[in-house]
Amino acid sequence: MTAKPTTERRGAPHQERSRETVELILSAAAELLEEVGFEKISTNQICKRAKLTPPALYRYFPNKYAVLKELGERLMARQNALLRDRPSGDRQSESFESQIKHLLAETIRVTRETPAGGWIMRSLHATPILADVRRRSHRDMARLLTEQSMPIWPGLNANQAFTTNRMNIELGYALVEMVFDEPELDEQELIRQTASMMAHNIELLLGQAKTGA
Amino acid sequence: MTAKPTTERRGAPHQERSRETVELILSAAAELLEEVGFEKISTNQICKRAKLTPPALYRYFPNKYAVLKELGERLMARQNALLRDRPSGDRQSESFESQIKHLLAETIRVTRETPAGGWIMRSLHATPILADVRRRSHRDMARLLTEQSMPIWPGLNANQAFTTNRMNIELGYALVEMVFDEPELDEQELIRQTASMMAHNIELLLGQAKTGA
DNA sequence: TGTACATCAGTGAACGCGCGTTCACTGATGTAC
DNA sequence: TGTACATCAGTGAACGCGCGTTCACTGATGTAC
Repeated sequence: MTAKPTTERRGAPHQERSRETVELILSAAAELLEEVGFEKISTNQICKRAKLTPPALYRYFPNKYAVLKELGERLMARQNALLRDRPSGDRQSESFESQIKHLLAETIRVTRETPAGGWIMRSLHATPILADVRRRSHRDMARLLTEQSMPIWPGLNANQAFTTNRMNIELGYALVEMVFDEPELDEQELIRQTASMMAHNIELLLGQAKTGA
Repeated sequence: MTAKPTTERRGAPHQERSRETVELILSAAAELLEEVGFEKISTNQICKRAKLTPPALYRYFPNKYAVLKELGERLMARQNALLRDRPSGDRQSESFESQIKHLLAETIRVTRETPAGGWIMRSLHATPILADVRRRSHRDMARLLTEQSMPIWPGLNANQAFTTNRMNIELGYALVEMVFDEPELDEQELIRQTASMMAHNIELLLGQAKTGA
């Protein structure tokens, strides 16, 4: 209603053409992010790369950060989909640890396949708007995991479970960033360690549930 | 020798006065970082806040990022000092986990006491120069820990130990950032979980050492 | 202890540049009858 | 199927602004004799 400053995407695209333009802008932004990094990217450059003029960008995005926000939200949506759509029967028999290992590897793969994935991950710390995208996403996922596990493990304290899940998610993202920042480290070994720590943290929580701590 | 673009601090301060000026610049930068965040900070603003003119800043710092780099290096130096100067006799008797818990709490305290500590932590992801400061620091600390433990635990594989220590350090920093970003979470509980996971990871490593894996 | 000189520390004022953003518009697509 | 009109998508050109940085300088401090 009011014209508050926002980073929401602008008016609904009515024609197919305009949806293509939005994609053009986003891929140009990703390319540039990869090339010049977060602090040097500019709307003028994005438009040039997308072979558009600046007002075209401002038709769909209210400002520069809205573009980066959309990139961030798309990456996190793809990552979160892995968590949300875990195979329920398929891997049910496996241990926690091996399920987690699989999930971490998939998350890294998806991030790698996403143009500028590593840079988007880094950017999500840098500015309050983007940090907020990250925070909300992590919170939502922790909540989802908690809701999923409450009926399965009776006696579980919802608050404790949330904190454990939130911690594990943060650890997972720290792993993904580290894999991008330190390519010379042994990726498989890092995944193994992370999965083992996360599983350990969950066992800790379930132990508390049993003893009713 | 050559005049490569660099972020090294400039020429030695010969007079007491100039050392004070450097400190003035750094505290003004920290204040601004706290107020406007990483992406909006500027040299002109820093100078205004420090009640100096821009050329005074450029006498001591070759460019804008050198100022932020110095802030980053000082914070990490203070954090790393905690690791480096661990009491050797004092807490020797305690479990790994409780030693780590203590160290994590101290690291958070030091970061909190440092002006703009939270923002400095976030900024250390955002730009290649700063990411590099972070990476080097983490690597050095992982190396130090590895060197410290090699003589104590015979049969330890130096490579595996390094990777474990590197992972633990990353986890520790993720915790510190999370404490700043999510103040409504239970800090003590997060510290407990992190310490438990790190201890678990070390036990894993020591287990491998014994079986000679 | 005083003075002449060298070095150091900081100023005043401005530079060119690219930034984010907008105005007034033209051409393309869709809709009604 | 054709035409008149409304809406949508994107252009051309420019705006004011604050950025990072530098030039030529003045005043303050230290040094030699």
